[in-house]
Amino acid sequence: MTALVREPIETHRQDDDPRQRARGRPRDEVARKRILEAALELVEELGFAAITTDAIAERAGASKATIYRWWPNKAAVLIEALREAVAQETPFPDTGSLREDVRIQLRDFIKLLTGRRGRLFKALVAAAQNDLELAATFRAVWMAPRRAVAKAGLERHRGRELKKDADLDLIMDALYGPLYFRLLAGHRSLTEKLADELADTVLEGIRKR
Amino acid sequence: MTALVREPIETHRQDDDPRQRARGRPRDEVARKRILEAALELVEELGFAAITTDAIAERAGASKATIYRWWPNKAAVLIEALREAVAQETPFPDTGSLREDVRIQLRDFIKLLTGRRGRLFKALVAAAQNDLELAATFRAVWMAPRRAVAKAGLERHRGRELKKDADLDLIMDALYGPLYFRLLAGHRSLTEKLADELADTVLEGIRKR
DNA sequence: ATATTGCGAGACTGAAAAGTTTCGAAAATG
DNA sequence: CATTTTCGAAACTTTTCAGTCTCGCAATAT
Repeated sequence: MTALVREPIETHRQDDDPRQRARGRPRDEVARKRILEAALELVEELGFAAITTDAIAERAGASKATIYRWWPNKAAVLIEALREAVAQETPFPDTGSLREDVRIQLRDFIKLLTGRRGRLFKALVAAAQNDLELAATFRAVWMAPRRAVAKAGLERHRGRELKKDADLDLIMDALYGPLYFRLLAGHRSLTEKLADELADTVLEGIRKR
Repeated sequence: MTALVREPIETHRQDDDPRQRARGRPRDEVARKRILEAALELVEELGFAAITTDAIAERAGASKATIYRWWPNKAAVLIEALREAVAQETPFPDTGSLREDVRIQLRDFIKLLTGRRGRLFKALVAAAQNDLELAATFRAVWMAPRRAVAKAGLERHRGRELKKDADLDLIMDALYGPLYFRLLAGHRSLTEKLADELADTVLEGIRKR
């Protein structure tokens, strides 16, 4: 399961250079999309570990040979599928009010986690515990950009509603950590009420006085 | 991996009834301990998924036949190992001060997570995402009793340092969630400083005013 | 002593799944 | 049309591992 991701086989690249096209039949982009989509669906349904390349191929209506023609191994397919799936994020709101910004953001995030994507994240975080490469990808593709956006969103309020010396990393962990916690441990459900109360509790502790 | 845990085969029970002992050679309790210990070590080293019964047997200096003599399948061994490993908890302190109680508790917990046991928890939470039985065991054996103790510890302060209508489940998630989050996502490290700042932030939001 | 049960060692079976190869058809270029 | 490359289908190889079985020896009861 753990494996190096070799860069896509150079010999057959043929994307964005129409004047010098390769000889034979070109790569089927529709099939590529179908394979990634199938992989994604299967992760959401079964988790990372339970997926087989046969299942991906069957659902995509593709051949295993096609999969291994373009990806070096199964993990590479899943990682690319993840990368594309996670591309569209929920932006951090900007209402002018810190409390409102955070409430909206937490509610949106809960909506994400309780939907189709929630299963993806569970599967992903789980698999990342046994796969260093996957863990790195998860942090790079999901955590880092998302936290950067949230950090900038909070930064706007520093010195105003927020203490001047507030530790934004701590705050983000205090806000998002409990949501991931409930998602993964499953001891309580993720509700909008949680979002609001959590926002109020944490913000009360760090507001400017 | 997923399987019912049949109750230990009744026919060969022979624990606490010395006057009516079974006929043949008695079960080797030392071997039992070695098997559970080996399973635990392997979980901590490799994670739940990567373990083989052969590896457990080899490390324990036992025979696979012995393992399957007493446990119906691999998962049952791991679950029993977990159950015994988790038996000794860190009690919730009682210093009289809410702030101190929480600080100490969080520091202890971080110490637990950054030690040998941290790996066990990572592996466990990960595996639980794909195994309903394991998830249930984790909640029953670890989460539930631990949360009950913490809840009682907090309850002592209700109406005094704590708001009368404080939602203790929310508070516990706000306190522990960020720690599990960092453990599993690995974006930041678990430090004592985190424990203290987190305690202060959350408690400030819920203290009696 | 004899019967019974547990033990470790290791061979064995069967299933699952990763990755490879073969095949004939399809889609492109020259 | 000839050549090249991809495609889906499916057979195939190989590895890994769960779980079973057999053997000869050890430990206990009667």
